[in-house]
Amino acid sequence: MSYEQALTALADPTRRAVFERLRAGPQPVGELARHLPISRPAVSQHLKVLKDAGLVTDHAEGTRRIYHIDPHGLGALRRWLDQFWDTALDAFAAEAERTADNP
Amino acid sequence: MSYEQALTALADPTRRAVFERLRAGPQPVGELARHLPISRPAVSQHLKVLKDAGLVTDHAEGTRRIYHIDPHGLGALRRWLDQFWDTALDAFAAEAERTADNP
DNA sequence: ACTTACCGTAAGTCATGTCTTACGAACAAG
DNA sequence: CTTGTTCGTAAGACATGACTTACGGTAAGT
Repeated sequence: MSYEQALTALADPTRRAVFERLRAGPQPVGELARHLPISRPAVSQHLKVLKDAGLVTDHAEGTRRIYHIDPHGLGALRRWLDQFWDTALDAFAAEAERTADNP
Repeated sequence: MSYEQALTALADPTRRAVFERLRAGPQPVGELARHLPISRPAVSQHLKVLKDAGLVTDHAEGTRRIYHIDPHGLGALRRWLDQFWDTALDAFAAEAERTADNP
């Protein structure tokens, strides 16, 4: 739910691959693991981290659990990034102007 | 320069603290280290990672090096996130509609 | 009821990365 | 030219985390 968790969750390449695979739509765990070079339990562990970070959600469907992207975590990350982006640009513009004053 | 590097760079809490300290404006390494619970070489190593990710830039000023935020890395991260955000919302809306069709 | 499929968790191994201290280089001042 | 800052890099210790195999639990099918 916090942007810190989202950042640490999306840092790992394999976990990012799991996450990006969900862009194609909701998928069960086995389907995800079949197209990845890691074991199925590893996928489950990654999904747990992504879930705790608010990046994915799951619901049961028979014996399988369907995972899909949760906008909450993405939103938190986006808000932080936008806020950072604004202040960074302001500082950048101010610094450019200050440098122009003292050539 | 790539969003992958930006994500892995911003994942570490200490490195994120270094990065966020630069929001206040350009600062030399020693100034950053003075307000952080780690040694000065550690700060240098973090700055190297941030620099390779395109998140900061530096320029010499006498014997010290002034670091400031570089919009490039932030921009790459933002583009990826926005693109992801759009497709995620589309998939979310489509899934909601599909679920509404099959109650 | 029994079997099969699908999944999460626990325990253990192993690699990755973060921190420290020690050292050397570049620049300013005296 | 010597001294004092400021900083980056190298080497090593240490913690964190990612992966595997093994196990138990739940639901569907026969």
